[in-house]
Amino acid sequence: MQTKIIGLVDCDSFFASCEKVFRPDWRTRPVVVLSNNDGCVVARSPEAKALQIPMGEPYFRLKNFARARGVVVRSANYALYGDMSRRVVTTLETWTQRVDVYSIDEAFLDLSERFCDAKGRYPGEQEIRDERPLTVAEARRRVQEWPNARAIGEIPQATEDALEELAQEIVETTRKWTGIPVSLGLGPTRTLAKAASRIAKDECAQTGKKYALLFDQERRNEALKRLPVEKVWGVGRRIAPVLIKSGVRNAYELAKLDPLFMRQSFSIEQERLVRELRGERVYDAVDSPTPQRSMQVSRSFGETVATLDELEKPVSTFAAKIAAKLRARGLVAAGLYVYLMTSRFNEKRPQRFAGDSLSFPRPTNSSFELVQTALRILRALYASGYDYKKAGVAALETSPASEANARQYLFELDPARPEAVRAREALLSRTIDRLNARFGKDAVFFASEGVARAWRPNSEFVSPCYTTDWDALPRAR
DNA sequence: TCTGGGGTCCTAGGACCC
DNA sequence: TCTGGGGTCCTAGGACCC
Repeated sequence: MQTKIIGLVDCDSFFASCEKVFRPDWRTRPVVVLSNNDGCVVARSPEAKALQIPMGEPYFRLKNFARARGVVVRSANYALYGDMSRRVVTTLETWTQRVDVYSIDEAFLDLSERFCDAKGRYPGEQEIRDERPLTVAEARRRVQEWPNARAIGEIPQATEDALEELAQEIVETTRKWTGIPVSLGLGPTRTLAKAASRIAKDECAQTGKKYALLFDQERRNEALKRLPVEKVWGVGRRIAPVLIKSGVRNAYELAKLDPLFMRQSFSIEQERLVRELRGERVYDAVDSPTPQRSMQVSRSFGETVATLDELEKPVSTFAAKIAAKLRARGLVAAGLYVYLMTSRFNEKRPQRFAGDSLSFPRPTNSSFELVQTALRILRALYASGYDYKKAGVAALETSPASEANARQYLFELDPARPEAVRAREALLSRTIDRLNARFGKDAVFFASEGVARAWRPNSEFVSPCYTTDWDALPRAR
C-alpha cells in the first residue's frame, strides 16, 4: 500500500482567534468565547489558557475573575466563525484540491500528489523500498510484527525535507491571508496526522515550529512517547482510564498493543486506532462526502418555560429552522424527533426528559409539515408541573431530495396532503427562504413561533458579523 | 440566579424468518 | 427424556468527535 502524506490543519483557539482578527487591540489580551445561552467557555486564547481558565467552565463562575483580570468575554457568533472557516479552507486549496473539511476548525489534506511521480513513487523511494509493492498479506504481517519489522508509513528523507518547507509555507501563508493561526500535523495516516498536530501545538514553544512530521519510524516513536494516551484521537473518557490503569500511558505504548486484543477488549474502532498509530492506513486520506443522515436544532432557554403555549414557540422555531436547513442542503427527512427537558442542575425541582418521533408519510422538507408535526409530537409529550430548560427538534433519516423526488409511488401516501398541497407548500417554503435571505432572517416566520420570545437564549456579548453583514463592516478611522 | 450544540459509528439484544 | 442454528433487520444506548 502506497504511503500517503496526510496533513491535518487545526486552527489555534479557533473562535477566540476569529474574535481577535477584527480587534487588533485584543491581540495580547486573554479572550474567551462562550457557548450558546452564554453558558460555558468553549474557546480560550493562549493568554486565557495561561490564566488557567478551564475549558467548559460555566460563565457565572468565571464572571468575577474575568472582570478582575481583564478577560475579554464574547458570546458565540457562528456566522462569523463559519465565514472565517471557509476562508481558511479556500486558502488551503492553494496547495491541494484534496481537502476534507473535518470540522469548523480542522481540515485534512492529501499532499501525496505534490511529491509523487506518475507511478505514485516518492523521489528516491527505491533506496528504502522494494521495487515490488507489498501484497495485502505482507502488509498485514508487517503491521502484526511491528515495531520489529521494517518501518511502514515512511517516506524518503529527501521528501521529508521538502515537506518541511511546504509545511512552513502552509502555516505562514494561512496566517497571513486569513489572520487565523494554525498548526499542521503531517503523517502517513489520519490518526498520526492528528497526533502530529497535537504535538506541534504542545511543543511549539520549545521548537518554534507550528508543524510536526511523523514519518520516520524512530522519530515517530519518540514523539508518540511524549503524547499522553488520553490525548490520542479516539481515546475518550471511558477508555482512557482503563488504558492508564493497565500501564498504557502514552501513544507509543498504545501503538504497541495487539490490534486484535484491542478489538476484543473494546471495539473495532480501537483496533483501527492501533493500526493507524503503527503507520497502517485504515482511513482514506480524504473522505468522499457522504450525505448527512440526521440534523438537529436545540437550545437551552434563557429562562425556563412551564406552559405548553410557551413551549410551542421554540419548538416551532426549531422545526422551521430545520426545514430551512434541509432545503439549503438539498435534503429531505423521513421522520421527526422532538424532545424537551428540565435543567439537570436544578435539583430542587422535579426533573423530566421526554422525547418521541413520528415518520412522515413521505420524506419532506416543507416548513409547514415539519412545524405541524413537531407541534403534534410536543402536545403528546407535554406534562405540566415542570420548569423546562431546553428543547430540541431532529430530522431523522435525511437523504438527498433529488433521490426522494425520483421515487415513484403507486398510491397516494398522504391523504392529508394531496399532490397539489405538497406543491404549494414547497413553493411557499422556497419563498420564505428567499424573503429571509433578502430581508434578514426572521423577516417571515410562523405565527406559532410567537413574537415575544421569553425562551430566547442569552447572548450578551456578541461581536458584529464583520464579514457577513454589510452594516457590520469594520471601519478604518 | 446562572452549566452548549451538532454530528457519526458501533454494539448488544430482540424480533422474526427459514 | 431429548428441544438447532444461522441469518437479517431494527432499535436503543453508548462512545467518540469537534
